[in-house]
Amino acid sequence: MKEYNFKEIEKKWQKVWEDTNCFHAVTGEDKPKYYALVEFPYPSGQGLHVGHPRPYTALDIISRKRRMQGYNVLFPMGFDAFGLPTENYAIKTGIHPAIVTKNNINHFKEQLKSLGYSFDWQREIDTTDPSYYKWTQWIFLKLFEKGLAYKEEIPINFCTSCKVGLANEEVVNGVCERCGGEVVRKVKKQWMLKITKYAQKLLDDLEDVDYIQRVKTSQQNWIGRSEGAEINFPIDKTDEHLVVYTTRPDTIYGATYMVISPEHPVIEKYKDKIENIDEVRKYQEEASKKSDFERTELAKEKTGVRLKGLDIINPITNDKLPIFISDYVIMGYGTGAIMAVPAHDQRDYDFAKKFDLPIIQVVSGGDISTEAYSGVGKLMNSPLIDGLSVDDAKKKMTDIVEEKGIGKRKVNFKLRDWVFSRQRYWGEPIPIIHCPKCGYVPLSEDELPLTLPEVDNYKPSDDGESPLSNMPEWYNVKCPKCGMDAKRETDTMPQWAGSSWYFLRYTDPHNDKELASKEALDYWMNVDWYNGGMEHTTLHLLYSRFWHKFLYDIGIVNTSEPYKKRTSHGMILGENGEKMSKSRGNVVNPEDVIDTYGADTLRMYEMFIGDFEKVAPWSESGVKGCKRFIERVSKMEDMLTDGDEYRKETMADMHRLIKKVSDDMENMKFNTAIAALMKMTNTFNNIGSVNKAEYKTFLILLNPIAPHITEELWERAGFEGYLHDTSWPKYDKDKTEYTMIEIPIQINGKLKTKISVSKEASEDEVKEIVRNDEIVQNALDGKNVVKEIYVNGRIYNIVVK
RNA sequence: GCGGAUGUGGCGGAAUUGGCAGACGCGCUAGACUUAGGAUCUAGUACUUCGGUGUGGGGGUUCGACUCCCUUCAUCCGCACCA
Repeated sequence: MKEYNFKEIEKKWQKVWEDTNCFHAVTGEDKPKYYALVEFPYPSGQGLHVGHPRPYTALDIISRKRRMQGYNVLFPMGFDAFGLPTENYAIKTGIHPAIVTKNNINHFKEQLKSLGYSFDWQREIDTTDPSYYKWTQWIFLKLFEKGLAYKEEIPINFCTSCKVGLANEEVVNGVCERCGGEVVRKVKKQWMLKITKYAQKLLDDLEDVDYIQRVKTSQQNWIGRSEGAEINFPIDKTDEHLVVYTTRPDTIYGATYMVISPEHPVIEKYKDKIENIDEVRKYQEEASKKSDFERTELAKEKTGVRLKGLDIINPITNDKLPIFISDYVIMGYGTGAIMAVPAHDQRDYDFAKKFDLPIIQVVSGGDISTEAYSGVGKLMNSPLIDGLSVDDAKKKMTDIVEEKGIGKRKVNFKLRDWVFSRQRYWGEPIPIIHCPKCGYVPLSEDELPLTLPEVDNYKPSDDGESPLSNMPEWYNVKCPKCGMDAKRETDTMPQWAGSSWYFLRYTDPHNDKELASKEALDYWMNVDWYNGGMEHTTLHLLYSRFWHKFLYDIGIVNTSEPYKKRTSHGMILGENGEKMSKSRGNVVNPEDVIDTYGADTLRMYEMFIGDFEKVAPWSESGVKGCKRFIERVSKMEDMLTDGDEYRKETMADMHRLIKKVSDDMENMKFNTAIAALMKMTNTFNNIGSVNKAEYKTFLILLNPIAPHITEELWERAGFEGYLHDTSWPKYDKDKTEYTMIEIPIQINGKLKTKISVSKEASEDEVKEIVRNDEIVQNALDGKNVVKEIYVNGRIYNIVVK
């Protein structure tokens, strides 16, 4: 046996794979295709995180297995390189983001290659490359053309001291993450994408895809479809009304006041009638400083102001009700106005208690002297619908409202349109020109890509505009339509843009005529298996499904859903069980692990660490355990004997092992697949030998997990060809069974003993053996047998009294 | 507040989906080899008063429950108070 020199072995095989180009996927090959996809990384300055290899290794295992199963496999990798950290680094150091990106990508690539992944590097993409973002811009133009991109006034977070627009992530406890300065919300006209137009489709089509349940559930909740009614409430002493949206029209008799959001336009309209307008203005100003999330966090204590002098009429009861503004109602959902039913909504209840407003119970049940009751029951105190169930009352009241012409049925979605503008440099420029006469004029396709100009300074302008707005020589252009002086859009796209269609580009990454050829798209799409983090299940997944559906509608792709199957992995935590971070000092660098233990060990450990879908803390000694196992495997060659078939004593175990490892890999139970392989090694060691047939199968099964050492051992054993060219072993179901089986014997469900019988033994034979068993006889002594249950080959339970 | 999860030895985790709880690995203990061991090998390792008891707690269904039902507690993650 040779010493396990992983450095030499891993370098050697990585070179072989690169030189033979064996993982390159050829479009159109006459084999079944398989498209495996992992989320491409953001190439940060810190290099690869120990969390990256978890999903990458998992799908590398699937890809390697599929190739051995005879598939033409596409397993690509690229870089999602636009984004905040690179830009902030550029602001700090003055180094161009493109240079930083290039260096980071090179570092990442080197690290990824040292892990021995079977990526097709000829298909590498980089979202910041103009030849890539040309097509991101092209898709935007199509969206604009079809009316799905529009401009609207939306508040942004603005740091008053850095004078920079901030992402939600950069606002910590209401202040700027970097300088601690005050953050206000500043209203700005921004590009929006009409994802809401696809809300119903995005929801419905979840039926047809194979996503793990919790991913589907979060998408459904995020889209948040609800059925209810819009009801008009007349404003007292005017000809106008306010529209409220409610999912509980049945509770309208319990409405005792109305709440509108502080931004509601009605306030401005009737400012002369509102007696306490100064107080209202003050509340509006305070609310405007808070983000929606802060409003949530600070919502423990309800706040609000009554609009004095302005009242509302309940259109069913004709009661006059007060109007309040409160920040627990937001403009972005429904109509920004609610009818408050304190008896049956906890938020309204809290508010009513604080402002001493009446609480009228209209649905029976609960105890409204202590809290709101939102359960079902019979309607009460509601003349038109008394005695009905909640469901029936909802229908009836909606019908009444529609008949009276004071409202209508309405389906609402939580999903909001996608804010697509960023006041930043390091993103795709939005290819639109603002002409004072013609409005928003799109660039023509042949002017794409619209590339980012060189700027002196990556800092936004003092009023929070993009750095591009400091460059008149770039933004001053003539209108393509009328030739008048016009300006380019200076906002750029969000990081989400490039990642919303990248899986399409992999199919044909060097095409300069189309985003990808029809041939390539037809051959490779859909993605057969897409794995990514839970943190992307709402935004990225929804955005990319939306773009894909749009591209389907305009005939670019021929599938309405991009991903056939979506799975998710758990995060890797630090050794102390906390999230890995520099400030906690618990970061593990994959480069160090590879250097000390080798890539095969790192790959195996990350698969062995625990349930793939759950979070798992890092453990250095766990890594060592995997290294020991690989060393034991590399010693197996010392006990290698001849033999073209499995031996009698290993037959069932071998067939079981093939089944176990194959099934477990498909079900992402990599940890138990590895455990089974470890157990098999222990069996060989106990026997003291392994024959060639067994060794071959064992190496193939282990290969996707630890590709380097297995290729090496395959070669050393003198087996033919490369291991990655062999085919995946098959098992024979009949041969997975042992001839003798053990049956546990229980008395009253408690295990007493076990008996060993032939697998063909009949129930009577088993019964005979059980009755003659000494332990059983002793345990039954003086007791009354009530019942005996025998589950064939599984268990024997005797019930006694 | 809303939404999604998770609770099993000293630790990471298994359990054919209602049928032997603790596979596999780590750690620990003892022994072997060794100049040495933080290398390797072998054996043991849930608790126990040796009757039993054990899957966060309490109740239930069942011949049988980590698994199903009710209830309760704790922890983690996400968020746009979603009416």
